[in-house]
Amino acid sequence: MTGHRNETHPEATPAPAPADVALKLEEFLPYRLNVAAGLVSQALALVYADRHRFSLPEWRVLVTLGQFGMMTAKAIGAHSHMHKTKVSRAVALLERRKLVTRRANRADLREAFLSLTPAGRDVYGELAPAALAFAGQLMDAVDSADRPALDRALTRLTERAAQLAPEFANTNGDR
Amino acid sequence: MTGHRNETHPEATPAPAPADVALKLEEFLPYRLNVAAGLVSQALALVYADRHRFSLPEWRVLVTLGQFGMMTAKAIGAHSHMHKTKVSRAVALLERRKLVTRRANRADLREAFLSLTPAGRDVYGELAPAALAFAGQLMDAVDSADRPALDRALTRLTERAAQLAPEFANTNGDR
DNA sequence: TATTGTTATACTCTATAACTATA
DNA sequence: TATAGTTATAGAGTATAACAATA
Repeated sequence: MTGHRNETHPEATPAPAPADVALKLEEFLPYRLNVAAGLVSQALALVYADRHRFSLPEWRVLVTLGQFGMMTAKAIGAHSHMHKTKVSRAVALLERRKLVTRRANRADLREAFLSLTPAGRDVYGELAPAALAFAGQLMDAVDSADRPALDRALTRLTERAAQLAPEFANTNGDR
Repeated sequence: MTGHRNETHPEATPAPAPADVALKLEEFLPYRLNVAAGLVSQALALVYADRHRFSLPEWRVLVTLGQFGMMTAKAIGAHSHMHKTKVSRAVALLERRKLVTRRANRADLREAFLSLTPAGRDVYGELAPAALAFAGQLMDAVDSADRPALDRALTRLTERAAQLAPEFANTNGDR
């Protein structure tokens, strides 16, 4: 895929020299996404860093269970883009902290139904509004006219990247 | 965008007991950014995974030097959002591979001017177009009418997240 | 004393595979 | 044989601080 031709820009290039399409890191989309996601994660960590200290996988499990109420580990992984080993370990940690509980599925003993304990729901009820407020603070920085486009763009980029990414027909989600 | 009241579930639902929390992971901006950035990075890795195998810090140093020609490690870190230790190690690896060379600054012997070797420029000249083509493939997935908004939104989000993130008045950039 | 850059250390994550128990 | 989930292992990546050399 070492394409050279510059056919990927349908709209007219404002640049005077069409031949010289320079790679500028600060304009390079993967870099910008990485920096943005990293800073956002770092800032978000403050929301649940003081009282509780959750890893990102734990946070995702907590939120997913808070959202859906009860589901299997596999379903959690599918919904939160996490490999089954990540889910397994995150669930184990949350169980140890009495925030998640499991109930065997008598129809299929390989899996179990996971859900938040009352304590888990308390934590979720405390963190979810804070997380939403945080996302609101972020979104407030974006011009309201640009928000629908951002939403669409993120969806398309994720789809496309998933197509281009390696091993996506695997057992579970990724990384 | 902190959606509040959510009365869309009149029927008895077993799950969310506390305040009607409308936190949906799949709509949560930090999560979406994380997933998008992760998949994009994974896909991008294919661009420089076969021949050369660069870590992300190495890739950033290479691109930054390719873009600016010659600069100090500190300047590289500032431009590519990397801590000095990351830059130091990435540069050391690239030097070992004869892709980067250093020249002492006789006006200040603490620092050195780094630049790509001819071999480094060859690699850059090979990878940069591939990277641009990759970014083009990504961008092609986004409706062209949405691209300027995406650009603005990413800038604003990064700014805001940097404000909200911890310890950003530090010595250097972050992670 | 402050700054550039390097190194050491410990720690967190992660991927991968191997394994279990069920189906 | 296939699937849900767990555990083992090893490797990569990271942050932090301590350090050396120079200013």
